[in-house]
Amino acid sequence: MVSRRLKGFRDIAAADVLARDRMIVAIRGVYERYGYVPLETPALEYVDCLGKFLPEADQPDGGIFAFKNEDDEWVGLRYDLTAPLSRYVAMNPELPKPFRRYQIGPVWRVEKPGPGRFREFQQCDFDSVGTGSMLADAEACMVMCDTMTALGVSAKDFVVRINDRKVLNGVLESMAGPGEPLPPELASNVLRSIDKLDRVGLDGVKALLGPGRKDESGDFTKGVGLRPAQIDLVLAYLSIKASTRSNVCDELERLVGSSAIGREGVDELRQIDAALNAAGYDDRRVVIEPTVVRGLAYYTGPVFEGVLTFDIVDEEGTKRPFGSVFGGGRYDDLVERFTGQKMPATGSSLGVDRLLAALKAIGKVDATSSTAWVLVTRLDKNLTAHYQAIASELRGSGVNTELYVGTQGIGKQFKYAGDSGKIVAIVVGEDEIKSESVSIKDLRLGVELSKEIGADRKKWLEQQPAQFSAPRSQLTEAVKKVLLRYTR
RNA sequence: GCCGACGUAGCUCAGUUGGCUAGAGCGCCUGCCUGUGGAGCAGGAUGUCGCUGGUUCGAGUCCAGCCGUCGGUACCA
Repeated sequence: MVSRRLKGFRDIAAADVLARDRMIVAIRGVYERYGYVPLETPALEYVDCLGKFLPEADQPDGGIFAFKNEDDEWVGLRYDLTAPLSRYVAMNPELPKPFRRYQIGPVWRVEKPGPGRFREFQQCDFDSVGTGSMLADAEACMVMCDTMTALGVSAKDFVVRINDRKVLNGVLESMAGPGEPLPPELASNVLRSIDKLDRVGLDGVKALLGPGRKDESGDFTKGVGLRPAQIDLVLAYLSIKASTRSNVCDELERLVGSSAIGREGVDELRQIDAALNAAGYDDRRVVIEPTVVRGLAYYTGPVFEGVLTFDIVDEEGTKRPFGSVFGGGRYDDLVERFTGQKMPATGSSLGVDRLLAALKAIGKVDATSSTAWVLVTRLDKNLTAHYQAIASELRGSGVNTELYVGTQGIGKQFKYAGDSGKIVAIVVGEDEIKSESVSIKDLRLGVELSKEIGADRKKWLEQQPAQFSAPRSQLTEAVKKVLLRYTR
């Protein structure tokens, strides 16, 4: 058998699992602070409940992992947590509305994997179903801000950017002109081009909207083929820069002109602005950003994304922006697909894996891979009963403790303790038994001091500066004192 | 999905125009040191040269296909 692993899937070692778990605890804490309740749904769904199905081909859309079950029905791994939520709400009409749930779990997508992009990854979603109030959308922005704060990201490193699909539609409408509606296919191509702004720049978008664009590798992307006047309108829209949310709304209002849908969108943004102001989330933390489009599928109103604003330096030394970790918006038609009844909903999703990668890049996560802080060594294997007693005592007082169950000598045991991330090693031999004491070694202090060992190892061994003796009766107190040096 | 680059010890990489038993640094392991990891010294193992086939007297080196990684592009619910 050859050991191999599916492309885009990964093994996640202790340090990352532990770091991610700590993050999730913080994230749940924020979601629950706002009153969202947890929900779990299956990994597998009928493919038609996932939203994507190619009826003419009688098989699922590429992009989802799918197979036929024993009854010859197409089932697939969920690719997000929103479609299952819609299905759940449709199946449980008695739920009190608004229904506000959060869900944390893996999703699967057949996509080209890249750095920080996988085919299996964790999402942390929170949504409000059953209200069309902009209060819910404004709250989503607040939750995003609070979550990042709880994860130790300072306000200057994170910003929520919002926009409204109705505004975009308004622009498209006024672009088409009276009696000449924009074909839906064309409209979605325009949105797709706008979505590429941060990658290709304003000139790139201009080219994409017109004849097409050739990138540096010589690849040519076919353009949308708009008329120059139409392109200018889109560019004017994208170029809106304003100091405050309300100023942006004024600009947008001017641009959408007489479009009813556009005006409605601006009004929604104004309501969100008002709610945010009342709750104390100012113009620096949540900005209205006309260039935000987001996954073109089912969003019907406000869309938002949470963006890390710092650059990370990759291994080549190249700076690159980290980009969006939170994404969401309003999807008023999704539940209706199941029930036929109007059921407005809005919410947002956090990509924990991406965020973890970002926090690692700025050194905001400690990379410990151990769960025990103390190793009880076995100097004299005949004294194992004593060692077990010591380990039990420490565990009983809440100190995570590992008893060395290997077979090697004391030197190797210290190396193991250090390599496996322990903070303290306990040594007891005949001497300690006689004097009713324990020897406690601060492994990290040892590492520090060892930088100055020099050539005189003999002296080092005699002095053992990182080690001290404590009465056996004060074992726990002494150990805890050392642990406190490293605040965990 | 499409285009391109790359693929040699665990890691970072050398490896001449095809030519003897494939190298360095770091890391790892062992000993000096059977009550002490981190210093020093001495030693040791690193490996299907991505895989498969082809050209050749001979392939890490040349050719083809495949796999993988990276970059660009498309898609991204």
